[in-house]
Amino acid sequence: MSTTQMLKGILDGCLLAIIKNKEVYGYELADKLETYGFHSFSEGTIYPLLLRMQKEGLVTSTLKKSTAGPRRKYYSLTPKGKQELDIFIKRWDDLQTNVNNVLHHESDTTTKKGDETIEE
Amino acid sequence: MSTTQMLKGILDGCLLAIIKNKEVYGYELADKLETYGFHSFSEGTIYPLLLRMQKEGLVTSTLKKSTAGPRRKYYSLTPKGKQELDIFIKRWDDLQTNVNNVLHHESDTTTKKGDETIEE
DNA sequence: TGAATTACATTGCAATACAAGGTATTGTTT
DNA sequence: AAACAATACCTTGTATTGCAATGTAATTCA
Repeated sequence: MSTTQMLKGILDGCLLAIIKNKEVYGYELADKLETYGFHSFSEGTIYPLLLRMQKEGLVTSTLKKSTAGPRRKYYSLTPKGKQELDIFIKRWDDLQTNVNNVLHHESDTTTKKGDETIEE
Repeated sequence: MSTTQMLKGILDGCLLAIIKNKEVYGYELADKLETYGFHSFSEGTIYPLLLRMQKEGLVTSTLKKSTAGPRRKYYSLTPKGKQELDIFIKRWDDLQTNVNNVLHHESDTTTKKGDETIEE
């Protein structure tokens, strides 16, 4: 059980959400995520993820010069990316609800789990 | 991006929470999780997870006879398991906070790097 | 020139959800 | 009894993905 495992499949949704808000480049995202409370992410996490999402048509990228350092690859959301973000948000909300249900164990225990349940 | 990916590292915490509440056996957990809103889980997910957690000393198991079918392996939490559950809950709360921060981007959009970008 | 910083990319590893397939025990039906 | 269904547990192999390690390149400054 580790924090990194809990991020699986969640990080891409977060990136989509940030990109939707404003065009950003990869290197910037590490800082960005930190301001949101995450520990800063490895570039080995972020770049492959961005490439994957671009391959899937969720984001597009354009290179722009920087005043200091090499060119930056700015990402923006495609319509498909926006759609995926909506799906992600829905799934995240469901997950949150369910996990919180378990953790606060609503404790109604109305599970009908008879030993001698003989069904058809 | 799929629901199963979002569960990684979260499911064990959920199992710990359920087990803490009441002694349960593996086969029962699939149903249990469904009442909490999850889709029912494969046994290929649950059993390896329980064995792993036992190996790590988070749970103990005792076999008990059933009125119908083979013996059931009932699990209960060890002190270490309770401790792990607390850690999980803390981590889950942090994750929730951070992800929700991103999704509702209750953010300031202050670019701290303050550098201009020159279009190419 | 060389070092530092910025920025992007790739490779290989580890963790884990899950489908598919297997085994064993008890009760019911033929 | 034999056959079958339901219950209950377990194992193997695969796909996904976060991340450390490593490499490359562009720009600035000493």
